Amino acid sequence: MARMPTSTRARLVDAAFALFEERGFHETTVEEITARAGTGRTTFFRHFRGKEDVVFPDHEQLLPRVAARLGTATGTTREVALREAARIVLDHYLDEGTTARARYRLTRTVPALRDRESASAQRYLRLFREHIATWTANEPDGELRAELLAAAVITAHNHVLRRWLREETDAVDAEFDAALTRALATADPSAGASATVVVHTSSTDVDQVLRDVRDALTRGG
Amino acid sequence: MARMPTSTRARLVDAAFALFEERGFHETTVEEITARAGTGRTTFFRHFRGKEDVVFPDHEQLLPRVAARLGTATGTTREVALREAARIVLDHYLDEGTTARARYRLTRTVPALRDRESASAQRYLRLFREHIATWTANEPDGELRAELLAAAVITAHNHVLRRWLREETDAVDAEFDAALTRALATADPSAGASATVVVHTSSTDVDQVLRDVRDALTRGG
DNA sequence: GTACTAATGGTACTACGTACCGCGCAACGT
DNA sequence: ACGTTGCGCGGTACGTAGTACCATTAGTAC
Repeated sequence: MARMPTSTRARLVDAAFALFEERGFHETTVEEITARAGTGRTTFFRHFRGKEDVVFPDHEQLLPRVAARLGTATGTTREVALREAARIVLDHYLDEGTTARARYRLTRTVPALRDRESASAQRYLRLFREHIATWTANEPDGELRAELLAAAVITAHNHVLRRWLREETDAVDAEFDAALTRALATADPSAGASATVVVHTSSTDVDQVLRDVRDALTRGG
Repeated sequence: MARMPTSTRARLVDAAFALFEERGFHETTVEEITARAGTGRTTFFRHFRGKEDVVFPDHEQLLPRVAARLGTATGTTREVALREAARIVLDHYLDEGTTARARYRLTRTVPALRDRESASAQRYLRLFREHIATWTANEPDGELRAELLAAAVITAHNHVLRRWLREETDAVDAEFDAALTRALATADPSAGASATVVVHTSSTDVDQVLRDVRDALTRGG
């Protein structure tokens, strides 16, 4: 090894990932990690709260950035805010590159790490939900609609992210835009009108649509 | 088996909940739980895989029941299957009654338990997603649409469940139906129909709705 | 009585995570 | 040059979760 241009923290991360892939997560002890990194055991717990945290290093720094972006949304720019806030998270993974894919392999393998990732994803969901809920506070069913929209955005993000992690796509930008468009279109019925109509058809036969509408309305009430 | 007014397992659960609420989760040791339950420490780990599992006792039995209900869905009955599958989970919590609310209080307080609940919720999400994905396999963007629909169903379920847990409602049945309707309507563009209409209004002024529809359609097309 | 099974209790062990103490070292001010 | 302060690191000891293994008891069949 070189004469360590890398920081202690980086050496611990590298050692941990290497050992986790070689021997497995549970089969690797913290002492083995620190031995390979050339540090003491105490140092490990100074840099990471626990053995699992070494796999998810910096999500705590990401949440406030996402919150900040969501906080700047004003009336007409909310959809853009949702897109860009989700983009912050996606870009973070893209920047990590190899590390993100290594983490993905681990989380697919180790149940404890999978649960951990679910928990952190839930924090993003909660963050989005709370912001959106402030926008929909005075609408009917505002809470539920906020939760549905937040879930749709997070789901679309995760969908594209997973495809990138599995190397199933290279057109990340296009797929992200398309997925977010679908999520926003389906889950955000732009309230305010006395009626919100979502038309899922490629036909332009307005009369047929109106007949369907009248049938649906008169049948229901 | 000693003669018992309550089973060993039930005594352990009761002791654990009591101590967790008295002293907190992390401040309670397994030894204290077993002491109050009048058993040995080993017995605890025979009944529960870990200290956290005593709070979530029987989710493992619920998943296959939900899977079975989803498996019986056939073409036209898919929406009903989704509703009833989610209902299985909701009914399970309702049957637990006080226990479910006690668990909710704990999960709101203890981060470790909150994460644990997020992880088990993710398993339900995954289960729904995989079943729905088999239905939408040959549709464009089938994967993404399956994920969005699954997320919407789970979100609607969780919304009503949380409201019941917080004792914010007594009309669980009505709210569940309404929430699921909204989730299915927004996230499932039931392909094939010439138009799907979602009306978000309490007014019964059909003519006004139709004017809105015509305006929206002629403006867009 | 003997043999088998199931549930329990006890003991010992590994490893995570924490508390606490001490060391080395660089950056100061005087 | 000399202390002082702060920071990062290493070491030791400890509590506790979770596992492995063995001993014990009670019920059951023969």
